[in-house]
Amino acid sequence: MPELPEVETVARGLRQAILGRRILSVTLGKTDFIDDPAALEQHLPGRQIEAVERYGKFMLLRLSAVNGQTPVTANGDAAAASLLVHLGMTGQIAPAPAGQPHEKHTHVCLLLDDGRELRYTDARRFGRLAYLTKTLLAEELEGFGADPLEVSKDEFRNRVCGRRARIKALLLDQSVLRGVGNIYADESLWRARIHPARLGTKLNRKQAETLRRALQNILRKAIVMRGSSISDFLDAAGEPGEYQRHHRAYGREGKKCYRCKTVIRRAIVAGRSSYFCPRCQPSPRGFVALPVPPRGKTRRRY
DNA sequence: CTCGATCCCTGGACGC
DNA sequence: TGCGTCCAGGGATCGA
Repeated sequence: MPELPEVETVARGLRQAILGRRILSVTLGKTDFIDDPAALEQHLPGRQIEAVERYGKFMLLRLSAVNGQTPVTANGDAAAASLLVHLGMTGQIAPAPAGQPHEKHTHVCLLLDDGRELRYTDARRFGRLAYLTKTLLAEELEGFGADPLEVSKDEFRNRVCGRRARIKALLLDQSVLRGVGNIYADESLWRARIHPARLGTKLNRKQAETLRRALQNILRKAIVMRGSSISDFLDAAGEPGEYQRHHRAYGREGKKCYRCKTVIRRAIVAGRSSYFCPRCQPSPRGFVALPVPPRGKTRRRY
């Protein structure tokens, strides 16, 4: 569940920890989540990590051209390139002393020039790693939607209000907005008092703007709190985030709404568990939530 | 265009 | 204690 705030937290941690380091060698474990494992082994050694950026839920490790290999070959082999990192559900990336035992599910180790290794671990391997030249990176990133932290009032409305899809599906759609996932979609809809199953076309201008502001406020706050640690999210320093303590809807089925004390319900919307207050977030006609779970049996999630 | 279903994968919760 | 089952979910893909 690393979403925008969690990925931003990891990116900031990496920036502190590994900027300027040179990659000396690459060790791979399971590689079925890597686009082209051989390309990592062939192209990463010798390059310096010059920047760490976030793009939606992706991290981009900007890599220097290979030392002393100018001019660049025709296919761009030695030119500046990037390592694209997606944490999927359970991905973690963090530096560790090279001698330290590996965590379980460690699949990639990049030996750095200061005696540490940058390690990627991912139990479920829903993440993704790819070595990308400038051209391939540009292709990869086209088609993503607006940055939710930067999107303007008008652009947000244009991207949402013209669509017949459910608002929850639109918030999760990375070609509409890049970086929003299940947690922050539900949290922003609760705050904006909009039901997740409402259709984009049914939102008026005021509601769209309320939702945009709710989303931005929540994302900013969550970044300050270093993200939400549910299940096993840890940042690049191995520390959990704190924003899960501020969740108002997500994971709170059967508990009382912080605003009106009505019991929070759960429904499957856009294929995902969606948590909402049936009073604050009135449902569209004919919408059916899942039955209220028996008392004392609220789903444990942390 | 939008939908749901299915797959990928593992760990943890839960029922018996 | 142990075993089977279900569920979590980002994203790709496919058929309706």
